[in-house]
Amino acid sequence: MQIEEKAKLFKALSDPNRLRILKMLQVRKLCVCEITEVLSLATSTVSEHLSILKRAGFIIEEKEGKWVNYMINSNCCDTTVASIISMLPFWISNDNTVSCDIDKINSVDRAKLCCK
Amino acid sequence: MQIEEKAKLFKALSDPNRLRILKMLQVRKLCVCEITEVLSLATSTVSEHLSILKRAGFIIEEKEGKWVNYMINSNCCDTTVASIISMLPFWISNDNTVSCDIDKINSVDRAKLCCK
DNA sequence: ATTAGATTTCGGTGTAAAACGAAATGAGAA
DNA sequence: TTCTCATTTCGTTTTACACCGAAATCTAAT
Repeated sequence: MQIEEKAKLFKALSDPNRLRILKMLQVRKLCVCEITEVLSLATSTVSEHLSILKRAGFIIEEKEGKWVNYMINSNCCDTTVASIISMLPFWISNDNTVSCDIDKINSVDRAKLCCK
Repeated sequence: MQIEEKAKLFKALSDPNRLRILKMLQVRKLCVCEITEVLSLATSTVSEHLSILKRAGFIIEEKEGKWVNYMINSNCCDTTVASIISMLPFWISNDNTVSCDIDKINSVDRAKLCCK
C-alpha cells in the first residue's frame, strides 16, 4: 500500500461522525437507519460516511431483508487497518458524545424506527 | 480530549506530504528548507504543513540561529499522540517515496541548500 | 543600523469534502 | 405485479484545505 493510500485511511478517520460510527459498530452491528437516528443526520449523509469507511476497509456490510447491516471488519487482512481498529478503544474512551451514542443504540428499536 | 480533537489528529495525518514529513523527522531533525527541497513544494506550503503537525502535537520546533528545526515530539504526554508516533514505523514501511525521501535527507547539505 | 536570508503570514485560486433533498435502486410484502 | 420502505446515487451548496507568490517577520552577520 502506497503512502497516498495510508493517507486515505487517516482521512476516513478524520471526521467526528465517522469516528462515532466506528465506536458504535464496536458495540454491535447496526443498520443505516439506526445510525441515522443516533447521529441526527440525513440518511444520505450517513450512507456516504459508511461508504467511505467501507472503501477504507474499516467496515463491511451484510444484507438482512430490507436492511443493510454494517459491522467492523474484524478479520481484516490489512495489518494497518487491523491495528487501527484494535487501537480505537484505547484512543477513544470515556468520551461523552460516544457514551451517549452507545446508550442510544442500546435503547433503539429498529422496527419502530424504520416505520415511523 | 473530545472526539472532535481526535478527528483533528487523524486529519493531520490525512495528507501524504505530512506523512512524508513525519517519516523524515523520524530519521533526524530537519529545517524547513531541507523538507522543502525533498518535497519540491513552496516553502510557504511546507511551513503550513509543519504548523498543522505542530498544532496536533506530533512535532515540536527549536530555533537554531536563522533556522528553525522541527523534530518528532518524542516525549509527548498525550497517550494517543504518543502511540500514533510509535506506530508509524509499523504502518508505513518499505514505501518507495519515503525511501527516496530518506536517501535525499542523508545527502542534503543545509548550508549549500539555503544559500543557492 | 543595514543587509541578507530563513521562515511565517497573508490574499487568492482551484479542488475536495460534508451536508441536504430529491430521485433512483433494490428487496420484501401485499 | 404492485406497493412499501430502506438504502444509494445524484445534483447542488457551502465550507475546508492544499497550493502558490508576495509581503511581513525575525535573526544573524556585515
